[in-house]
Amino acid sequence: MKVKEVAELVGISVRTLHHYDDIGLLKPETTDSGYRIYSEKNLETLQQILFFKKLGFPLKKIKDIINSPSFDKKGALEVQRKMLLEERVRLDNMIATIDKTIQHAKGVIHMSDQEKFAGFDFSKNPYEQEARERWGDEAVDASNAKINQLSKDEQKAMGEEFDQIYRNLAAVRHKDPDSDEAQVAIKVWYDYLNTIGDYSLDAFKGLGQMYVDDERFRQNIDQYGDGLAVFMRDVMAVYTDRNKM
Amino acid sequence: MKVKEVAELVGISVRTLHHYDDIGLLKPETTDSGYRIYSEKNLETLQQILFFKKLGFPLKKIKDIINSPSFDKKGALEVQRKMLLEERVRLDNMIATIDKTIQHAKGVIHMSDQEKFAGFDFSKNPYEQEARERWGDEAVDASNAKINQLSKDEQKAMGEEFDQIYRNLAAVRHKDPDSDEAQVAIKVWYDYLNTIGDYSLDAFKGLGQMYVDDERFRQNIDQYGDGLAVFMRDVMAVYTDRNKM
DNA sequence: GTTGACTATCACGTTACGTTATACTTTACA
DNA sequence: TGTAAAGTATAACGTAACGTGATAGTCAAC
Repeated sequence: MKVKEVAELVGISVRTLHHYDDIGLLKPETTDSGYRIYSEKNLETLQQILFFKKLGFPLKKIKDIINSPSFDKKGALEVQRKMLLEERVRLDNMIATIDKTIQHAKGVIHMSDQEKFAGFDFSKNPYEQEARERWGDEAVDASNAKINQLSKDEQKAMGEEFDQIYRNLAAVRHKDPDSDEAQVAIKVWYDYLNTIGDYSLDAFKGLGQMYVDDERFRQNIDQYGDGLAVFMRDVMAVYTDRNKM
Repeated sequence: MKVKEVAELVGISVRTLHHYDDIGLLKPETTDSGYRIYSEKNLETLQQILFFKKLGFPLKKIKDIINSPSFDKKGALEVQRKMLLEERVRLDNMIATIDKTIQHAKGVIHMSDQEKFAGFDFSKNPYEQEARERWGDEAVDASNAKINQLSKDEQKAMGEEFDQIYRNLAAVRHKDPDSDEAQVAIKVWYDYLNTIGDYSLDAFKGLGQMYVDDERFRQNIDQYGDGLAVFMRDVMAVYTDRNKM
Protein backbone atom coordinates (compact mmCIF):
# COMPACT_ATOMS: atom_id res chain seq x y z
CA MET A 1 0.00 0.00 0.00
CA LYS A 2 1.13 3.53 -0.71
CA VAL A 3 1.19 6.36 1.79
CA LYS A 4 -2.16 7.91 1.16
CA GLU A 5 -3.97 4.62 1.36
CA VAL A 6 -2.35 3.80 4.67
CA ALA A 7 -2.90 7.29 6.02
CA GLU A 8 -6.61 7.18 5.24
CA LEU A 9 -6.94 3.64 6.50
CA VAL A 10 -5.67 4.44 9.96
CA GLY A 11 -6.69 8.07 10.08
CA ILE A 12 -3.38 9.89 10.22
CA SER A 13 -1.65 12.26 7.83
CA VAL A 14 0.78 11.39 5.08
CA ARG A 15 3.20 13.77 6.73
CA THR A 16 3.04 11.69 9.88
CA LEU A 17 4.08 8.59 7.96
CA HIS A 18 6.89 10.56 6.38
CA HIS A 19 7.93 11.65 9.83
CA TYR A 20 7.91 8.14 11.23
CA ASP A 21 10.07 7.14 8.31
CA ASP A 22 12.44 10.05 8.92
CA ILE A 23 13.00 9.17 12.54
CA GLY A 24 13.30 5.48 11.78
CA LEU A 25 10.17 4.51 13.63
CA LEU A 26 8.47 2.88 10.65
CA LYS A 27 10.52 2.33 7.54
CA PRO A 28 8.61 0.77 4.62
CA GLU A 29 10.16 -0.63 1.47
CA THR A 30 10.47 1.71 -1.46
CA THR A 31 9.94 1.32 -5.19
CA ASP A 32 12.67 2.16 -7.66
CA SER A 33 11.24 5.63 -7.96
CA GLY A 34 11.30 6.12 -4.21
CA TYR A 35 7.64 5.57 -3.43
CA ARG A 36 6.99 4.12 0.00
CA ILE A 37 5.26 0.74 0.00
CA TYR A 38 3.79 -0.49 3.28
CA SER A 39 3.54 -4.22 3.90
CA GLU A 40 1.08 -6.02 6.14
CA LYS A 41 3.77 -6.22 8.75
CA ASN A 42 4.32 -2.48 8.53
CA LEU A 43 0.62 -2.00 9.16
CA GLU A 44 0.75 -4.17 12.24
CA THR A 45 3.68 -2.20 13.56
CA LEU A 46 1.80 1.00 12.82
CA GLN A 47 -1.10 -0.21 14.91
CA GLN A 48 1.26 -0.81 17.78
CA ILE A 49 2.74 2.63 17.35
CA LEU A 50 -0.65 4.29 17.36
CA PHE A 51 -1.66 2.28 20.38
CA PHE A 52 1.23 3.49 22.47
CA LYS A 53 0.79 6.96 21.09
CA LYS A 54 -2.77 6.95 22.38
CA LEU A 55 -1.34 6.18 25.78
CA GLY A 56 0.76 9.30 25.59
CA PHE A 57 4.13 7.70 25.01
CA PRO A 58 6.70 9.85 23.20
CA LEU A 59 7.81 8.50 19.85
CA LYS A 60 11.30 7.76 21.11
CA LYS A 61 9.99 5.43 23.78
CA ILE A 62 7.65 3.86 21.28
CA LYS A 63 10.61 3.21 19.06
CA ASP A 64 12.35 1.43 21.92
CA ILE A 65 9.26 -0.58 22.70
CA ILE A 66 8.57 -1.51 19.09
CA ASN A 67 11.93 -2.71 17.99
CA SER A 68 13.30 -4.16 21.16
CA PRO A 69 11.42 -7.18 22.48
CA SER A 70 13.56 -7.22 25.58
CA PHE A 71 12.23 -3.78 26.47
CA ASP A 72 10.51 -3.65 29.81
CA LYS A 73 7.01 -3.07 28.50
CA LYS A 74 5.30 -3.70 31.77
CA GLY A 75 7.55 -1.29 33.58
CA ALA A 76 7.09 1.30 30.86
CA LEU A 77 3.34 1.05 31.19
CA GLU A 78 3.54 1.49 34.92
CA VAL A 79 5.85 4.46 34.66
CA GLN A 80 3.58 6.01 32.09
CA ARG A 81 0.62 5.40 34.32
CA LYS A 82 2.29 7.24 37.16
CA MET A 83 3.15 10.13 34.92
CA LEU A 84 -0.42 10.38 33.73
CA LEU A 85 -1.69 10.34 37.28
CA GLU A 86 0.65 13.16 38.19
CA GLU A 87 -0.49 15.06 35.16
CA ARG A 88 -4.05 14.63 36.25
CA VAL A 89 -3.28 16.00 39.68
CA ARG A 90 -1.68 19.01 38.03
CA LEU A 91 -4.74 19.54 35.89
CA ASP A 92 -7.04 19.23 38.86
CA ASN A 93 -5.05 21.86 40.69
CA MET A 94 -5.17 24.16 37.72
CA ILE A 95 -8.90 23.71 37.39
CA ALA A 96 -9.42 24.28 41.10
CA THR A 97 -7.34 27.44 40.92
CA ILE A 98 -9.35 28.72 38.01
CA ASP A 99 -12.57 28.05 39.85
CA LYS A 100 -11.29 29.92 42.86
CA THR A 101 -10.15 32.74 40.67
CA ILE A 102 -13.50 33.06 39.00
CA GLN A 103 -15.17 33.03 42.40
CA HIS A 104 -12.88 35.33 44.29
CA ALA A 105 -12.34 37.55 41.32
CA LYS A 106 -15.18 39.69 42.60
CA GLY A 107 -13.66 43.04 43.12
CA VAL A 108 -10.49 41.88 41.45
CA ILE A 109 -10.32 44.86 39.17
CA HIS A 110 -7.81 47.22 40.69
CA MET A 111 -8.30 50.87 41.17
CA SER A 112 -5.80 51.61 38.46
CA ASP A 113 -7.86 49.59 36.05
CA GLN A 114 -11.01 51.21 37.32
CA GLU A 115 -9.57 54.55 36.42
CA LYS A 116 -9.16 53.37 32.90
CA PHE A 117 -12.59 51.80 32.80
CA ALA A 118 -14.23 54.84 34.20
CA GLY A 119 -12.88 56.75 31.28
CA PHE A 120 -10.10 58.85 32.65
CA ASP A 121 -8.77 59.39 29.19
CA PHE A 122 -10.33 62.48 27.81
CA SER A 123 -7.65 63.25 25.33
CA LYS A 124 -10.08 62.41 22.56
CA ASN A 125 -12.95 63.73 24.56
CA PRO A 126 -14.51 67.15 23.83
CA TYR A 127 -14.66 67.76 27.57
CA GLU A 128 -10.93 67.68 28.05
CA GLN A 129 -10.71 71.44 28.08
CA GLU A 130 -13.28 71.57 30.80
CA ALA A 131 -11.49 68.84 32.68
CA ARG A 132 -8.28 70.80 32.60
CA GLU A 133 -10.05 73.75 34.07
CA ARG A 134 -11.62 71.78 36.86
CA TRP A 135 -8.72 69.56 37.79
CA GLY A 136 -5.76 71.54 36.65
CA ASP A 137 -3.36 70.42 33.97
CA GLU A 138 -1.33 68.31 36.31
CA ALA A 139 -4.08 65.88 37.18
CA VAL A 140 -5.22 65.46 33.62
CA ASP A 141 -1.72 64.91 32.34
CA ALA A 142 -0.96 62.36 35.04
CA SER A 143 -4.12 60.53 34.19
CA ASN A 144 -3.40 60.59 30.53
CA ALA A 145 0.11 59.33 31.15
CA LYS A 146 -1.34 56.32 32.87
CA ILE A 147 -3.86 55.64 30.22
CA ASN A 148 -1.24 56.02 27.57
CA GLN A 149 0.37 52.80 28.64
CA LEU A 150 -2.32 51.15 26.64
CA SER A 151 -1.76 50.76 22.96
CA LYS A 152 -3.37 53.25 20.64
CA ASP A 153 -5.81 50.74 19.26
CA GLU A 154 -6.84 49.54 22.66
CA GLN A 155 -7.41 53.04 23.86
CA LYS A 156 -9.54 53.73 20.87
CA ALA A 157 -11.56 50.56 21.21
CA MET A 158 -12.05 50.98 24.93
CA GLY A 159 -12.72 54.66 24.68
CA GLU A 160 -15.36 54.21 22.05
CA GLU A 161 -17.08 51.42 23.89
CA PHE A 162 -17.66 53.03 27.18
CA ASP A 163 -17.93 56.47 25.78
CA GLN A 164 -21.02 55.10 24.08
CA ILE A 165 -22.24 53.44 27.25
CA TYR A 166 -21.80 56.60 29.28
CA ARG A 167 -23.56 58.68 26.69
CA ASN A 168 -26.52 56.34 26.79
CA LEU A 169 -26.61 56.59 30.55
CA ALA A 170 -26.33 60.34 30.48
CA ALA A 171 -29.22 60.48 28.04
CA VAL A 172 -31.60 58.83 30.50
CA ARG A 173 -30.26 60.38 33.68
CA HIS A 174 -33.42 62.37 34.32
CA LYS A 175 -35.61 59.27 34.26
CA ASP A 176 -36.44 57.26 37.31
CA PRO A 177 -33.70 54.79 38.40
CA ASP A 178 -36.49 52.20 38.33
CA SER A 179 -37.36 52.91 34.73
CA ASP A 180 -36.78 50.34 32.06
CA GLU A 181 -34.59 52.73 30.12
CA ALA A 182 -32.27 53.26 33.07
CA GLN A 183 -32.17 49.60 33.95
CA VAL A 184 -31.42 48.53 30.41
CA ALA A 185 -28.69 51.11 30.08
CA ILE A 186 -27.04 50.00 33.31
CA LYS A 187 -27.26 46.36 32.34
CA VAL A 188 -25.08 47.16 29.35
CA TRP A 189 -22.50 48.62 31.71
CA TYR A 190 -22.67 45.61 34.03
CA ASP A 191 -22.24 43.20 31.17
CA TYR A 192 -19.34 45.16 29.78
CA LEU A 193 -17.54 45.09 33.12
CA ASN A 194 -18.11 41.38 33.30
CA THR A 195 -16.39 40.75 30.02
CA ILE A 196 -13.31 42.41 31.44
CA GLY A 197 -13.35 41.22 35.03
CA ASP A 198 -15.85 39.44 37.14
CA TYR A 199 -18.36 41.48 39.08
CA SER A 200 -20.81 40.08 41.51
CA LEU A 201 -23.99 42.07 41.88
CA ASP A 202 -22.86 43.31 45.27
CA ALA A 203 -19.51 44.38 43.92
CA PHE A 204 -21.38 46.24 41.21
CA LYS A 205 -23.49 48.03 43.77
CA GLY A 206 -20.37 48.95 45.73
CA LEU A 207 -18.78 50.26 42.60
CA GLY A 208 -21.72 52.57 42.09
CA GLN A 209 -21.28 53.95 45.57
CA MET A 210 -17.62 54.58 44.85
CA TYR A 211 -18.53 56.59 41.81
CA VAL A 212 -20.13 59.04 44.19
CA ASP A 213 -17.74 58.82 47.11
CA ASP A 214 -14.56 59.15 45.15
CA GLU A 215 -14.17 62.70 43.99
CA ARG A 216 -12.10 61.75 41.01
CA PHE A 217 -14.62 59.28 39.70
CA ARG A 218 -17.56 61.51 40.35
CA GLN A 219 -16.14 64.51 38.59
CA ASN A 220 -14.97 62.34 35.79
CA ILE A 221 -18.31 60.69 35.28
CA ASP A 222 -20.29 63.85 35.70
CA GLN A 223 -18.60 65.24 32.64
CA TYR A 224 -21.00 63.15 30.65
CA GLY A 225 -23.83 64.96 32.32
CA ASP A 226 -24.46 66.70 35.62
CA GLY A 227 -25.41 64.31 38.37
CA LEU A 228 -24.64 61.23 36.32
CA ALA A 229 -22.49 59.65 39.05
CA VAL A 230 -25.26 59.88 41.60
CA PHE A 231 -27.78 58.66 39.08
CA MET A 232 -25.61 55.70 38.18
CA ARG A 233 -25.20 54.78 41.82
CA ASP A 234 -28.96 54.73 42.25
CA VAL A 235 -29.59 52.76 39.08
CA MET A 236 -26.87 50.30 39.97
CA ALA A 237 -28.39 49.82 43.43
CA VAL A 238 -31.81 49.14 41.97
CA TYR A 239 -30.36 46.84 39.34
CA THR A 240 -28.52 44.90 42.00
CA ASP A 241 -31.47 44.53 44.31
CA ARG A 242 -33.79 43.54 41.51
CA ASN A 243 -31.51 40.88 40.12
CA LYS A 244 -30.54 39.38 43.42
CA MET A 245 -33.73 37.48 43.89
CA MET B 1 16.57 44.54 40.83
CA LYS B 2 18.75 42.65 38.44
CA VAL B 3 17.87 39.42 36.70
CA LYS B 4 19.34 36.93 39.10
CA GLU B 5 17.74 38.52 42.11
CA VAL B 6 14.35 38.47 40.46
CA ALA B 7 14.82 34.94 39.21
CA GLU B 8 15.67 33.63 42.64
CA LEU B 9 12.95 35.67 44.27
CA VAL B 10 10.18 34.15 42.21
CA GLY B 11 11.83 30.82 41.52
CA ILE B 12 12.35 30.89 37.79
CA SER B 13 15.47 30.92 35.63
CA VAL B 14 17.34 33.91 34.31
CA ARG B 15 16.84 32.48 30.87
CA THR B 16 13.11 32.63 31.40
CA LEU B 17 13.29 36.34 32.15
CA HIS B 18 15.43 36.84 29.07
CA HIS B 19 12.85 34.94 27.11
CA TYR B 20 9.98 37.03 28.40
CA ASP B 21 11.96 40.08 27.41
CA ASP B 22 12.64 38.66 23.95
CA ILE B 23 8.99 38.00 23.22
CA GLY B 24 7.92 41.32 24.70
CA LEU B 25 6.02 39.81 27.58
CA LEU B 26 8.01 41.59 30.29
CA LYS B 27 10.36 44.32 29.23
CA PRO B 28 12.34 45.93 32.07
CA GLU B 29 14.40 49.10 31.87
CA THR B 30 18.06 48.72 31.09
CA THR B 31 21.21 50.39 32.38
CA ASP B 32 23.66 52.07 30.04
CA SER B 33 25.60 48.86 29.85
CA GLY B 34 22.54 46.90 28.92
CA TYR B 35 21.75 45.28 32.26
CA ARG B 36 18.08 44.62 32.86
CA ILE B 37 16.61 46.40 35.86
CA TYR B 38 13.22 45.25 37.13
CA SER B 39 10.94 47.74 38.86
CA GLU B 40 8.28 47.01 41.43
CA LYS B 41 5.73 47.27 38.68
CA ASN B 42 7.63 44.74 36.62
CA LEU B 43 7.51 42.37 39.57
CA GLU B 44 3.77 42.76 39.87
CA THR B 45 3.36 42.00 36.21
CA LEU B 46 5.61 39.00 36.62
CA GLN B 47 3.39 37.67 39.36
CA GLN B 48 0.43 37.98 37.04
CA ILE B 49 2.33 36.19 34.32
CA LEU B 50 3.29 33.35 36.60
CA PHE B 51 -0.23 33.11 37.86
CA PHE B 52 -1.70 32.61 34.43
CA LYS B 53 1.15 30.32 33.54
CA LYS B 54 0.23 28.12 36.48
CA LEU B 55 -3.22 27.89 34.99
CA GLY B 56 -1.74 26.54 31.80
CA PHE B 57 -2.18 29.58 29.61
CA PRO B 58 0.26 29.88 26.71
CA LEU B 59 2.53 32.92 26.87
CA LYS B 60 0.86 34.53 23.89
CA LYS B 61 -2.50 34.54 25.63
CA ILE B 62 -0.87 35.78 28.80
CA LYS B 63 0.61 38.62 26.83
CA ASP B 64 -2.83 39.54 25.59
CA ILE B 65 -4.28 39.33 29.07
CA ILE B 66 -1.49 41.31 30.68
CA ASN B 67 -1.24 44.26 28.40
CA SER B 68 -4.79 44.62 27.30
CA PRO B 69 -7.22 45.52 30.05
CA SER B 70 -10.11 45.21 27.64
CA PHE B 71 -9.25 41.55 27.20
CA ASP B 72 -12.04 39.22 28.14
CA LYS B 73 -10.36 37.70 31.19
CA LYS B 74 -13.43 36.01 32.49
CA GLY B 75 -14.11 34.41 29.16
CA ALA B 76 -10.49 33.36 28.85
CA LEU B 77 -10.63 31.67 32.22
CA GLU B 78 -13.77 29.82 31.25
CA VAL B 79 -12.32 28.69 27.94
CA GLN B 80 -9.19 27.55 29.70
CA ARG B 81 -11.25 25.69 32.22
CA LYS B 82 -13.05 23.83 29.49
CA MET B 83 -9.79 22.94 27.82
CA LEU B 84 -8.39 21.61 31.06
CA LEU B 85 -11.48 19.52 31.65
CA GLU B 86 -11.17 18.02 28.19
CA GLU B 87 -7.53 17.31 28.86
CA ARG B 88 -8.49 15.54 32.02
CA VAL B 89 -10.96 13.35 30.20
CA ARG B 90 -8.21 12.46 27.75
CA LEU B 91 -5.88 11.57 30.61
CA ASP B 92 -8.54 9.48 32.27
CA ASN B 93 -9.05 7.54 29.07
CA MET B 94 -5.35 7.00 28.67
CA ILE B 95 -5.03 5.78 32.24
CA ALA B 96 -8.02 3.48 31.85
CA THR B 97 -6.54 2.05 28.67
CA ILE B 98 -3.23 1.42 30.37
CA ASP B 99 -4.98 -0.33 33.22
CA LYS B 100 -6.85 -2.49 30.79
CA THR B 101 -3.67 -3.22 28.92
CA ILE B 102 -1.84 -4.24 32.05
CA GLN B 103 -4.75 -6.45 33.01
CA HIS B 104 -5.42 -8.08 29.69
CA ALA B 105 -1.75 -8.27 28.90
CA LYS B 106 -1.71 -11.67 30.51
CA GLY B 107 -0.77 -13.90 27.70
CA VAL B 108 -0.18 -10.90 25.52
CA ILE B 109 3.21 -12.08 24.42
CA HIS B 110 2.73 -13.44 20.95
CA MET B 111 3.96 -16.73 19.78
CA SER B 112 6.49 -15.03 17.59
CA ASP B 113 7.92 -13.31 20.64
CA GLN B 114 7.76 -16.53 22.58
CA GLU B 115 9.90 -18.14 19.96
CA LYS B 116 12.49 -15.50 20.59
CA PHE B 117 12.15 -15.76 24.34
CA ALA B 118 12.38 -19.51 24.30
CA GLY B 119 15.70 -19.16 22.61
CA PHE B 120 15.12 -20.14 19.03
CA ASP B 121 18.33 -18.51 18.06
CA PHE B 122 21.04 -21.07 18.30
CA SER B 123 23.37 -19.48 15.85
CA LYS B 124 25.73 -18.77 18.72
CA ASN B 125 24.74 -21.96 20.43
CA PRO B 126 26.97 -25.03 20.42
CA TYR B 127 23.91 -27.15 19.81
CA GLU B 128 23.14 -25.58 16.45
CA GLN B 129 24.71 -28.48 14.61
CA GLU B 130 22.53 -30.84 16.50
CA ALA B 131 19.52 -28.69 15.83
CA ARG B 132 20.18 -28.80 12.14
CA GLU B 133 20.26 -32.54 12.25
CA ARG B 134 17.03 -32.82 14.16
CA TRP B 135 14.98 -30.18 12.40
CA GLY B 136 16.69 -29.97 9.08
CA ASP B 137 18.38 -26.89 7.75
CA GLU B 138 15.17 -25.27 6.54
CA ALA B 139 13.58 -24.94 9.93
CA VAL B 140 16.69 -23.66 11.59
CA ASP B 141 17.33 -21.13 8.89
CA ALA B 142 13.77 -19.89 8.99
CA SER B 143 14.00 -19.51 12.72
CA ASN B 144 17.27 -17.69 12.52
CA ALA B 145 15.91 -15.38 9.86
CA LYS B 146 13.18 -14.37 12.24
CA ILE B 147 15.46 -13.83 15.15
CA ASN B 148 17.82 -11.88 12.97
CA GLN B 149 15.34 -9.04 12.77
CA LEU B 150 16.59 -8.06 16.16
CA SER B 151 19.63 -5.88 16.34
CA LYS B 152 22.93 -7.55 17.03
CA ASP B 153 23.22 -6.06 20.46
CA GLU B 154 19.74 -7.07 21.44
CA GLN B 155 20.31 -10.60 20.28
CA LYS B 156 23.44 -10.78 22.27
CA ALA B 157 21.92 -9.34 25.41
CA MET B 158 18.81 -11.48 25.21
CA GLY B 159 20.72 -14.57 24.21
CA GLU B 160 23.09 -14.26 27.11
CA GLU B 161 20.37 -13.62 29.60
CA PHE B 162 18.19 -16.56 29.01
CA ASP B 163 20.97 -18.77 27.93
CA GLN B 164 22.15 -18.36 31.49
CA ILE B 165 18.72 -18.95 32.91
CA TYR B 166 18.24 -22.11 30.88
CA ARG B 167 21.63 -23.43 31.86
CA ASN B 168 20.78 -22.97 35.50
CA LEU B 169 17.53 -24.81 35.03
CA ALA B 170 19.21 -27.61 33.15
CA ALA B 171 21.71 -27.94 35.96
CA VAL B 172 19.00 -28.78 38.50
CA ARG B 173 16.71 -30.78 36.23
CA HIS B 174 17.28 -33.99 38.12
CA LYS B 175 16.18 -32.52 41.43
CA ASP B 176 12.65 -32.58 42.65
CA PRO B 177 10.35 -29.92 41.15
CA ASP B 178 9.50 -29.05 44.76
CA SER B 179 13.11 -28.46 45.69
CA ASP B 180 14.32 -25.03 46.62
CA GLU B 181 16.92 -25.11 43.86
CA ALA B 182 14.32 -25.78 41.18
CA GLN B 183 11.91 -23.20 42.58
CA VAL B 184 14.56 -20.52 42.82
CA ALA B 185 15.72 -21.20 39.29
CA ILE B 186 12.20 -20.98 37.91
CA LYS B 187 11.50 -17.78 39.81
CA VAL B 188 14.32 -16.16 37.87
CA TRP B 189 12.62 -17.19 34.65
CA TYR B 190 9.24 -15.90 35.83
CA ASP B 191 10.70 -12.57 36.86
CA TYR B 192 12.55 -12.24 33.59
CA LEU B 193 9.37 -12.83 31.59
CA ASN B 194 7.62 -10.24 33.67
CA THR B 195 10.11 -7.56 32.84
CA ILE B 196 9.32 -8.09 29.19
CA GLY B 197 5.60 -8.78 29.24
CA ASP B 198 3.09 -9.37 31.96
CA TYR B 199 2.48 -12.91 33.10
CA SER B 200 -0.05 -13.92 35.64
CA LEU B 201 0.78 -17.06 37.59
CA ASP B 202 -1.82 -18.99 35.63
CA ALA B 203 -0.43 -17.79 32.34
CA PHE B 204 2.97 -18.91 33.54
CA LYS B 205 1.65 -22.35 34.31
CA GLY B 206 0.01 -22.57 30.90
CA LEU B 207 3.25 -21.52 29.31
CA GLY B 208 4.98 -24.44 30.97
CA GLN B 209 2.43 -26.82 29.54
CA MET B 210 3.02 -25.36 26.13
CA TYR B 211 6.70 -26.06 26.41
CA VAL B 212 5.79 -29.71 26.48
CA ASP B 213 2.87 -29.73 24.08
CA ASP B 214 4.48 -27.74 21.33
CA GLU B 215 7.02 -29.87 19.57
CA ARG B 216 9.11 -26.91 18.53
CA PHE B 217 9.43 -25.50 22.01
CA ARG B 218 10.09 -28.85 23.57
CA GLN B 219 12.86 -29.84 21.23
CA ASN B 220 14.30 -26.40 21.49
CA ILE B 221 14.34 -26.35 25.25
CA ASP B 222 15.53 -29.90 25.55
CA GLN B 223 18.70 -28.93 23.81
CA TYR B 224 19.80 -27.51 27.12
CA GLY B 225 19.35 -30.93 28.64
CA ASP B 226 17.21 -33.97 28.07
CA GLY B 227 13.80 -33.72 29.62
CA LEU B 228 14.21 -30.04 30.52
CA ALA B 229 10.89 -29.03 28.97
CA VAL B 230 8.95 -31.53 31.01
CA PHE B 231 10.91 -30.61 34.12
CA MET B 232 10.21 -26.93 33.58
CA ARG B 233 6.51 -27.60 33.15
CA ASP B 234 6.45 -29.41 36.48
CA VAL B 235 8.48 -26.77 38.29
CA MET B 236 6.35 -24.02 36.83
CA ALA B 237 3.20 -25.80 37.96
CA VAL B 238 4.50 -26.14 41.49
CA TYR B 239 5.71 -22.56 41.52
CA THR B 240 2.32 -21.34 40.38
CA ASP B 241 0.34 -23.37 42.90
CA ARG B 242 2.63 -22.41 45.75
CA ASN B 243 2.52 -18.70 45.03
CA LYS B 244 -1.18 -18.49 44.41
CA MET B 245 -2.15 -18.60 48.05
C1' DG C 1 1.34 13.39 -24.95
C1' DT C 2 -0.72 15.81 -21.67
C1' DT C 3 -3.25 16.37 -17.51
C1' DG C 4 -4.50 15.34 -12.83
C1' DA C 5 -3.67 12.82 -8.75
C1' DC C 6 -0.05 11.26 -6.07
C1' DT C 7 4.56 11.15 -4.35
C1' DA C 8 9.28 12.82 -2.83
C1' DT C 9 12.49 15.84 -0.52
C1' DC C 10 13.73 20.01 1.55
C1' DA C 11 13.05 23.41 5.07
C1' DC C 12 10.87 26.80 7.95
C1' DG C 13 7.33 27.41 11.85
C1' DT C 14 5.52 26.06 16.29
C1' DT C 15 6.26 26.25 22.41
C1' DA C 16 9.04 27.67 26.19
C1' DC C 17 12.69 27.74 27.45
C1' DG C 18 17.76 24.69 28.44
C1' DT C 19 22.21 24.81 27.21
C1' DT C 20 26.59 26.04 25.72
C1' DA C 21 29.75 29.59 23.80
C1' DT C 22 31.74 34.04 23.66
C1' DA C 23 32.36 38.51 25.48
C1' DC C 24 31.60 42.51 28.38
C1' DT C 25 30.52 44.70 33.27
C1' DT C 26 30.44 45.03 38.00
C1' DT C 27 31.93 43.78 42.51
C1' DA C 28 35.07 42.19 45.91
C1' DC C 29 39.41 41.42 47.77
C1' DA C 30 44.44 42.00 48.29
C1' DT D 1 44.29 50.01 42.02
C1' DG D 2 44.83 45.76 39.64
C1' DT D 3 42.77 41.45 39.03
C1' DA D 4 39.90 37.61 39.70
C1' DA D 5 35.21 36.08 40.60
C1' DA D 6 30.54 36.67 39.85
C1' DG D 7 27.05 38.39 37.12
C1' DT D 8 25.12 39.80 32.68
C1' DA D 9 24.43 40.15 27.51
C1' DT D 10 23.59 38.32 22.90
C1' DA D 11 23.64 34.54 19.70
C1' DA D 12 22.24 30.26 18.26
C1' DC D 13 21.30 25.37 18.30
C1' DG D 14 18.24 21.70 20.47
C1' DT D 15 13.79 19.87 21.88
C1' DA D 16 8.50 17.03 20.03
C1' DA D 17 5.71 15.97 16.55
C1' DC D 18 4.35 17.06 13.02
C1' DG D 19 1.76 21.30 9.73
C1' DT D 20 2.48 23.82 5.89
C1' DG D 21 4.12 25.33 1.74
C1' DA D 22 7.52 25.09 -2.23
C1' DT D 23 9.46 22.62 -5.89
C1' DA D 24 9.90 18.63 -8.61
C1' DG D 25 9.47 13.92 -10.20
C1' DT D 26 5.98 9.69 -11.11
C1' DC D 27 2.02 7.13 -12.41
C1' DA D 28 -2.38 6.20 -14.65
C1' DA D 29 -5.93 7.70 -17.63
C1' DC D 30 -7.77 9.89 -21.78
